[in-house]
Amino acid sequence: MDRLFQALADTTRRDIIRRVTAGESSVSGLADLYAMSFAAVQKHVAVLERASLVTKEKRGREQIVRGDHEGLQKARRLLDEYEAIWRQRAGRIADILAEG
Amino acid sequence: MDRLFQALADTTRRDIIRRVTAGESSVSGLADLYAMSFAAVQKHVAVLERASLVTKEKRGREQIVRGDHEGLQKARRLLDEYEAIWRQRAGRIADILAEG
DNA sequence: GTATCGTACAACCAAATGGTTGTAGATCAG
DNA sequence: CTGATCTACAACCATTTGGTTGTACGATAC
Repeated sequence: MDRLFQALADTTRRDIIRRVTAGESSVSGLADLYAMSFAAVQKHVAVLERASLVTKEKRGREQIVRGDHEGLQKARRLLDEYEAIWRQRAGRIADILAEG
Repeated sequence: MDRLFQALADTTRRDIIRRVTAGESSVSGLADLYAMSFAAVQKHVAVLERASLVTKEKRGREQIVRGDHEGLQKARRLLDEYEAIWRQRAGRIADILAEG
C-alpha cells in the first residue's frame, strides 16, 4: 500500500499512468514526452511497476508499458473503505440526531 | 494531488485517517497509540492537514483532529477517472473485436 | 502561584526520492 | 560488420522524509 500511494504521489507518474492506461507505449516513447532524461522516466516506470500500476513486456528491443488495472482497483478499494467508515459514522450521528 | 497521495503513502498516517474518520481524537490521544514520539505523530497529523485529509480544531488546551471527507473524495475521484479511461479503452477493444 | 499537560517548533540525523551523467548490452537498419 | 536505437544499471548529488531530542508557551489542575 505504501508503495502504491507513493507511486501515485508524483505528477509525472500519474501522467504516465493516464497515458499507458489509454494506450500502451514504449519507455522511450514516454521519455520523449517529458522534459527530463530517459533514465529519469525509466525510474518512474520502475516505481509504477513495483507498485503494480503498470506492467512491462519486452517486444523486440523495446519495452512496452501498459496500465495495470489491478493496482488501481486496490487503491480505489482502500479509499472506498474509508468512505464506508465515514458514512457509517455519519449514519450514527444522524441516528443520534434523530433520537434527540 | 502530490501532497494528497504522498500523505496516503504511510501506514501510520492511513491508520490515523481511519481512526479520526471513525471518531475525533486529540493529537496526544493519537500519539499514545503509536510507538513513536509525540512530535513524530504531530508531524504526521500536519502532513494530513496540509493534504486536506484531516482538520484540526483547538478545544481548551487540546487540538481535536477529525477526518476531512473532501480530501478523500478528491483522491477517489482521480482514481475513478483513471478507471473510466481504462473502461473506455476496454470498450474500444471490445468494439474492435466485435467488428472483426 | 506552581506544577503539569497538550502543543508548537527548531535543530539535527539517517535514509529515501527525483534528478543527473556515464557505461554497457541487445536489437535492428543499412 | 557498423552504426544507431532502446534499455538497464551504477554512481553521484540535492532535497525531502520520517524520525529523534530539546525548548518554550498557553491552558488546566491543585
